[in-house]
Amino acid sequence: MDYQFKEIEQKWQKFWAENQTFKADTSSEKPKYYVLDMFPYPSGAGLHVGHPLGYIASDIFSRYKRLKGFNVLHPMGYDSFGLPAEQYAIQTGQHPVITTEANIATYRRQLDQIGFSFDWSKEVRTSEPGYYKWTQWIFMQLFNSWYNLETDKAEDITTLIEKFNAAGSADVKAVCDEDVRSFMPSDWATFSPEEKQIELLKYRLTYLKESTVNWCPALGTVLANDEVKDGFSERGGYPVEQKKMMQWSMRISAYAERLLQGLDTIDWPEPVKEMQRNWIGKSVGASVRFKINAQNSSLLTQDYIEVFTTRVDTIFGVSFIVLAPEHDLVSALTTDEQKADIENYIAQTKKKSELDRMADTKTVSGAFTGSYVINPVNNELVPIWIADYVLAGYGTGAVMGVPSGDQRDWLFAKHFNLPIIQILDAQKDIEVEADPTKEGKYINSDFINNFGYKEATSYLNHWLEREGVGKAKVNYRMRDAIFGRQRYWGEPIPVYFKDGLPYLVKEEELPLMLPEIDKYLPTESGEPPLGRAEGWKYEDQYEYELSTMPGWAGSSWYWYRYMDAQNECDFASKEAIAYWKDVDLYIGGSEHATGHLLYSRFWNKFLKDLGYVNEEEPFKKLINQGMIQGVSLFVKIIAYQDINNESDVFWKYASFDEKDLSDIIINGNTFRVISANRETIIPIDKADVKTDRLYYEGFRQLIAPVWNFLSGKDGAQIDLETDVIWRIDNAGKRYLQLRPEVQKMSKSKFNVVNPDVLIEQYGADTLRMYEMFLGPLEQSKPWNTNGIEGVFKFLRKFWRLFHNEEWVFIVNDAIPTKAELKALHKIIKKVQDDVERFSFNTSVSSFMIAVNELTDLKCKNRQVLEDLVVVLSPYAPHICEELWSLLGNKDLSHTPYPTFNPAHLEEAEFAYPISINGKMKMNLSLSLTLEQDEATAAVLANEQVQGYLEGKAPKKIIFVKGKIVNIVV
RNA sequence: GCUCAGAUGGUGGAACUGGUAGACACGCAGGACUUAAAAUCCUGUGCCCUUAACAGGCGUGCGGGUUCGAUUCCCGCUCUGAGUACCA
Repeated sequence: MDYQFKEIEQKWQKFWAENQTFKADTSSEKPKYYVLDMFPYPSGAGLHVGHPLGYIASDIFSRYKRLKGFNVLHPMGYDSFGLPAEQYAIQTGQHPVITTEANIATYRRQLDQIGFSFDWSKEVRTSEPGYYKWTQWIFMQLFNSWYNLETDKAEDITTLIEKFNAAGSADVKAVCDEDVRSFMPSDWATFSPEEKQIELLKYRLTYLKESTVNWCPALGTVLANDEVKDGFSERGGYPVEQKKMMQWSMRISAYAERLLQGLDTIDWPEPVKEMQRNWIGKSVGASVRFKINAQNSSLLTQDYIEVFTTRVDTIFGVSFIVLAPEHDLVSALTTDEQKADIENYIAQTKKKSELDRMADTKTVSGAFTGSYVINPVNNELVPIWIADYVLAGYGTGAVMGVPSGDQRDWLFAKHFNLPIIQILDAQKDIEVEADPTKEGKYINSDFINNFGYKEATSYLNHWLEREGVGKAKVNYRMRDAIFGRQRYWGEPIPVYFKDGLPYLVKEEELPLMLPEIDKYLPTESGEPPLGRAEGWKYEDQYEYELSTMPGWAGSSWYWYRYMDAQNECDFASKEAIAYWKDVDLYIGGSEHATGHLLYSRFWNKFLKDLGYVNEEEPFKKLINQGMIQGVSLFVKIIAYQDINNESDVFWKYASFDEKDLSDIIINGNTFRVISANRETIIPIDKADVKTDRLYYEGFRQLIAPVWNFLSGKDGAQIDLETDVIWRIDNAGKRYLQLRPEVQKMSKSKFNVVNPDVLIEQYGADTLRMYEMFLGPLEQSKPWNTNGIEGVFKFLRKFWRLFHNEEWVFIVNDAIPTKAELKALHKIIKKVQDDVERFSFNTSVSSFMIAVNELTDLKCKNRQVLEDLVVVLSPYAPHICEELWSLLGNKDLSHTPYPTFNPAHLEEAEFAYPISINGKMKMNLSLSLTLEQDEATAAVLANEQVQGYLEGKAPKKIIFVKGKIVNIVV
């Protein structure tokens, strides 16, 4: 039989499912290996060809590791809480559970037909009570913990209470809120239970905090930052405003240093590590207190302004202090004369949106408060300004302005005519721009004059500390993470409120089930959807927390649940965790670099501190697969204005590359182009991609999406004959020139390619190999099916190796020839080298070479072909299983990978490339036993070589054994 | 602006530690089989010049350098993509 991929693939997929071929045991003689794919959200659109790329790579790796004798855990599941199902529920009233189930079914069907070796007995879904029970349980552990800086780890809250009982707050070194109280043990004893709760909440690793959220009144919901674009909701384009709300937060900042240090211990792509480093944003510097010298100091809550600086050495160059306009001290510092100025400026700042404020970094603005501080190092008076380039949320919301060393400060000083003081002799051209150099010796700097940078910094840090006005300090940019959203489709937070204070439900009451509600919208009073749940009260009287957990909750620990997915007593058994330890290989997209991958590391470290897990880092090796992009075709729409009638604007379609669009004549009238950059997307399946041309007939069919694009203009009517500037091809047919553009594959771009179609046409094995053949795994690349035929032909050729002309299966038991063994062992070695370094594309080429060679050798040798089947099986498992069983064998998935024998690759001779002055001229076959002297003699004795030398004497001869001969003349 | 990644034929890409650049595949051209087409098979295919052929020149984004020898290492630049952005 010819290669019947459809039957073969169905047969073996059924076989694997029925025999639970890929079920991983939690105990084994074999070493463990854990291969994990990033948790997918089962979207309604199903899989497109980009999704399986990483899964195919991880599957090849898993299958390869099984052959290499590892006990492999390779699970799959669904991060099934999420916004799209909820959005659909809002629109249609259908419960998100139903949508989610249906989507998962589609996903599963699509995954199954690609032939993945997942252990489905360990499937998890974050939206199932049996799973989210443990997400809630982890939340409770966080609530019950505090971060002890002395032991540098999280501890149970009871150890904090013990400290409060024994010694009050003085001894406690914790990561906590800024407004914690100082008290003696005797005070603690007199606190009411409520007072104690309030105080403890300031230490807990998850706590309530007033935070600003993106509130969209039209949608009645809170949006994540990435759902907001330019101040409008991405979906629907409704205005979004900032609103303050009490929100749950996670004290991830406690782990900032460990999250940073841990990066050095894991094998991750450098860009991801770099992104996390930037996100954590560690700055080493100093905090300095400047004493306030103000008129109405009675209004002040403190008599100093604290700044954070990374250049404490420049403190003698300070010529002003700038506070963020939102800084608490601003109103108290403002003098009567400056009051109007300051209020005016604050009003102006408030008007500017967050985005304007960030985008407009060029304009210098600010206002003087009228007050001064005293520079502690030289007792000079320094004016206090406010300006919006200082951010309230970073450091202390105050900076010291050193114009000679910092460009922003320099611009500010220039603009407001403040002094620019040179502080290092190496600073150049500080009248033109700031010079941030650390070179040279200090000048104008009193007691650090003539010091160098390092010396000055450490001296000043000590000096400031001794004077009690500052100290060395490390600052992190990373803020605590908001943990909650005002949505329905998420894990309920296991908390109820009594007298306005949060308390945990009892552990045995978990899971706290997501209640049924009538509509998936906020209540009339603006409370989250859970507020609609009838009679949903703790012990029938206390309000539950109404927000649910954010998307990242369920995905921050899921790899542990896979180890022991059915466990009802623990999130995973001690034995399973001890055995599987951590993820050896994690494959996924780089879009999770600072979200999921950071939160997961945080929860992992926390669980380790409490002794529930054993590893400090969850993911030992990470690979980012590149994005498979889609190609969209654009047509340009150009607006023309009638020069004689300025109010009349016409939208016209035009091809690309129209020359000189400044003035053109249509229908006898002169028009001026007023906008030439509106573009619309043409669905790829309807356009003729090959020619990038959209013909008149095709355009007629497409008119609807283009129409929608235009419909912003009232009464726009398109006359296909006159409003479109057609090009004419050689055959006289009208067309528009389209511009192909590479973009993310998405439904809205009409460029999605569904793998089902390809599997139908070529089969899963071809799809698997073709996706790998496209190029390096990490690289992003546009999808095209140009080469898929080649891969399909390869599999047929491979199939034919085992068959005669009449498609009868035929192999022989002869002793393999030297050439056959060479071809075989080349591929045995190549594939193991390639897979170990995740270079899957190169092994596909090598398989083709091997099959070409064996075909040329007319090899029908059982021994050779059997090994070849095993080597190819991780890539094309179905065809290999079929051939393996035709060869009379069983259990291909756990067969040992063939042993590479270098002896088969050894050659007696090598065709040396002979170069003259580094240019390759010819090949000359020489015995590999020859050393430098014999080899050069043989080369020089060759007539052809002498011909190239043209009688000149060689100056030098380079001989690298087995590589090259280079003659220098 | 900053950080990171990248640039090789008509296309996707290969060349792993400095050692024959363009493997493998697509596409294209020619041929075989066929009434014809599809499928399949064979041959050729970096560019340029010349040629009947041999042979020659140029070639890994651009300009330099190190080296017997550079796609690979170093310096400078251009372009593309990704991330990030008043972070003190």
